[in-house]
This record gives sequence, structure tokens and C-alpha cells, in this order.
Amino acid sequence: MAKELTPRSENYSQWYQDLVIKADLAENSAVRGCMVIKPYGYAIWEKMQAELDRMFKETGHVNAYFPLFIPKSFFSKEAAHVEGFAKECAVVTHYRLKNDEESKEIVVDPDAKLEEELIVRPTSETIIWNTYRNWIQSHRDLPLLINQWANVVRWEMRTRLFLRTAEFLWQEGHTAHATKQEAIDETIKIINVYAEFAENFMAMPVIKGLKSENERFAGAIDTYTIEALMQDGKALQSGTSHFLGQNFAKAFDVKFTNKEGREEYVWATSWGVSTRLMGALVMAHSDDNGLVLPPKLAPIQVVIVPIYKKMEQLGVISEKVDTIVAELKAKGISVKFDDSDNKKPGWKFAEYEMKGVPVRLAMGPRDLENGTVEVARRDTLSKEIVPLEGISEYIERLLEEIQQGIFNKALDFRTKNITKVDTWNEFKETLNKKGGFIWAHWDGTSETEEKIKAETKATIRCLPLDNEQEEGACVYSGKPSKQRVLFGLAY
RNA sequence: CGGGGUAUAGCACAGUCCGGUUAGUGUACCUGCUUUGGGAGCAGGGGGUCGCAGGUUCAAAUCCUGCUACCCCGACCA
Repeated sequence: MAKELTPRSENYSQWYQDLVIKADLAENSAVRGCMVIKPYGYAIWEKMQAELDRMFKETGHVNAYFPLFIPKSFFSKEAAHVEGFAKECAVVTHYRLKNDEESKEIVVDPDAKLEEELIVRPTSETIIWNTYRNWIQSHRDLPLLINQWANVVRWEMRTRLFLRTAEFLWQEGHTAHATKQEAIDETIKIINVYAEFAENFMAMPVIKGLKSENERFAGAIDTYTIEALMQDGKALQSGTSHFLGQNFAKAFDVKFTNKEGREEYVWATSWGVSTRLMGALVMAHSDDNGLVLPPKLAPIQVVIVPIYKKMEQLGVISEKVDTIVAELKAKGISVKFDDSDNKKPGWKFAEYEMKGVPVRLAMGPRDLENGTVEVARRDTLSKEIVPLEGISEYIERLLEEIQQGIFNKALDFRTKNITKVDTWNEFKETLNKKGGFIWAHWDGTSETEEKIKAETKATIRCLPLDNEQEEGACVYSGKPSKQRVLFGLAY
């Protein structure tokens, strides 16, 4: 056995760790908290990027790029923002190294101290709004709809591959609008884009909602989120979209002249998803045999493994396979024919299962005789013998079925793990024994939320957007409540 | 940042307590033959600054000090 995973039931976080490494997605690097994203993992990220980028452009956004470094003074202009990020910023203080004459080692040159220290961006609001000041004068310059693909650094105490790393890749959208309503609409438009992407491409059901004050982005008026439920019953915030009001416009003095000729501050939004989505993707679908990828994000959608005794047999199989490959490619399906002779079929089966390839075809002497091929599904681990006639249409349909199937499975899991709770005892018991989302009344105060967190570690994941209003009593304080909110343990 | 653990061949580990031949096993790799429908078998072979830097000693993977990285549990956070 070359590779085996720790079973999920035994140690979920070890399983995750094993899987990320054994499926060749990423590994830890020589730099604390920073990972190396390996080609197979990066290929999945590229597929995510391509689709998200398409969706952003479809909704009128354009890409640009802003600097990695932010002058310290910019950073401190928005009070809530500084407070939120100050504790996890990497700071550049010098710009040169030199050879130390005594120790013969490379040291920081004390003469090369920067006049003003630079922050490595943990997010780019400040540098971007400082720039927008020069770009915006008139209502005719609005809206400004810009996205950037970038890396950011947040100096985390404790890191986990993809889920929380000191450096990560993401996109951050930063938009400027003439009216409050337009900015709010933008914020909601984007959270809908994120939800659509998560559900249609990642096959991961999400709940759209509003963050409570405690969980809000530093500097935002409102934070919208998509929350997903992982297989261990913990919630994962998978994307956020912020309505920033005029906070950054005021901090950076970004004004425009409206149609009536009066000066006003602009209204802002920002929004992002990161390589954390990779972690979400892994934990949403995979099993004890390895990764399970939704076809729409799988770098290889179909792998074909030949089974043969003699080289002549491989030749005959290859001819048949070449036809299948051509047909699948013509349909836009990515396919790999693994005819390498240094690995046995059984080894290949296990390997492609570990890597989550959605469909595997195996063709051997029996298939040659019967005009068939063996088709195996990664998601259900089922196999069947299928006639070669019409195989590409069959696989095309199967890929759609798998995409839908893993979404349904995840949705079913989530539905079973949302528990409606009305008493504090029930709340604690559900959290301990079952996990998942707890749907309970809350009195709307930060004080109660903090007490609940202190006692149980559970936080309010969100106030769902399509929430029905319902009078009730807060599960903790007993005070009146207008609606239920979702609680849960979070990553 | 606090508590605990780990670091020896590409990978997974033993050896460390109690210092002493040439540092070992599995797997992977190379060669050959037999194999090939779920991680093949036999035979032969190559591969090691024992995490890094100091120290103790006739002698250090082993003892001492410092450093670094990773894992687990907390605190913090996306």
C-alpha cells in the first residue's frame, strides 16, 4: 500500500491533511504558514478562477492590479479596519541586505531603513481607495467596477493547508457607486454570483446570509456571506461581500459631483473568495478513498486505463481508445489515456480515485471481444459494462449526472444537519452530539452572541437572507426575537 | 503566543532511554525474468552532511544548549 488515508471517522482533520497531500494538491513549505500549491491543486484553482472571472466580467467588472505594499499611514485611516487587521500584518522595514564583515553572513543593512514602513497587504481597500480618489470626480465616473486577482498575507497563529494560510490567493472586488442603494444592490449581486458558483460548479450548497456585528468585516456596514457545511458538521465561510457605506470614501476623501452639482462621498463595496474554496471543495465531497471532484472543476474528467497482457494487445486497445478520446475531446471533455507501462491497472485505479477523477474507463481483452468498456464512477464507486456504441454521449450524460449527484448528496447532508432548536439545553446537546447548523432564536445583541460563544464556541454563522420572520424567544436570554438565525462551530 | 509531540534514504518508520562494528526495515527507484480485470512476485543493485548550529567525549543519530520547521490541543482569526 503506497498511499492510505486516515479514515474520516477516526480523525477528520488528519484525513483532510492526508488527502490534500496525497491527492497532490499542496504541501507545506519551508516558510512558516505558507504552502506550495502543486500543479494538480493549482489546475483546480485555475478552473475556479476561469469561471469566476467569466462571471465577474459578465456582470460588468474589469480586472486591474494594485501593489502588494501599502504605506503604513494609509492603513491607519479607517479606524475599524486597522483594529481588525493590525494584529496580523507583515511589515517591511528595510530595503537592503549586506554582508556582515565579522560574521560573513547576510544581514539587514541598518542604513537601509525605510522612511515609512510598508505593510504587506492583508486586503487592499486602503491602497485602492487612495487611488480611486484620483479617478473619481463626477457621477459620470461611476460606477467603478474593478476586481483584482492577487495574493495577500495575514500572519496567522495557526495554519492549515488551504483553509488558513499566512499567504493566500484570492480575488478582491472593489466598487464605487453614486448611491447607497446601488452599492447595496452590488453587494447582493455578488453574493448571488458566489452562491451560484458554489452550487453549480463546486456542487456545494451554501446558505446566503448576513453576518452579525461581531463577525462583520473590519470597516463594513454589512457583510453578506455564503456558508457551507462540511462533512464533520462544522461551518465554513466560503465567500463574503461587504457593503462599506461611505466609510472608506470618508477616510480617503473620495467625493464626486452629482447631477445636481453637489459634492457627495461615494458608496463602496468589496468582496472576495480565496483558495480557501479549495479546502471547502475537498471537505464537501471527498471520502476515505480520496478526493471526489465535481466534473465541472476536475482537471481530468475521464481517465482511461488499458488492461493487457502483451504489447500487441495494448496496440489494439490503443486504437479503440484513440477513437473514444477523439470523440470526448470533440465534446469538450478533458480525458487522459494512461497507457504508461510502469504501473499496474490496480495501482492506477487507486491513484485516480485518490485524485478524484470523476469517471474511469477500463478496457481489456474481454471488452475487445464484446465491444464494451468498463465505466466506473468516482462519486458512487459503482462500475458497469457499457457498449462502445454511443459511449461519448453516455459519458457526457454521466458527467452531468455526477455533477448533480454530488450536489444532491451534499444538500441532503446539509438538510439533515440543520436542527431547529428552542431551548438552551437542546442547543448545547445538539452542538455536542450532532453538530451542523442550529436554527434558533436570538435576541439580536452582541452580548448574547458573545456569551453563547464563550460557553459553547458556537458563533452565529449568518442571518439567512430568505429567512421567514417569526416571533419567538431567544434560546439563550429568553428575550423577544423576530427571527431564527444559524449557529454553528466554524473553521 | 501557551501546553504536548515529531524531525534518520523520495515517502513511512525502527534505532536514541543505557554513547562504541560499515545506521537498519518497508515502500519507491534502477537491472533482469515472470506478471497485468483493484495498489504484482522473485533475484540483484544504487541512494544517508541522522532538521540546523554549537558544546561534552578517545568516540555522538544517541548526552547538553540554542535555533528552525511541521503536527495535535488551546487562545486569535477568513
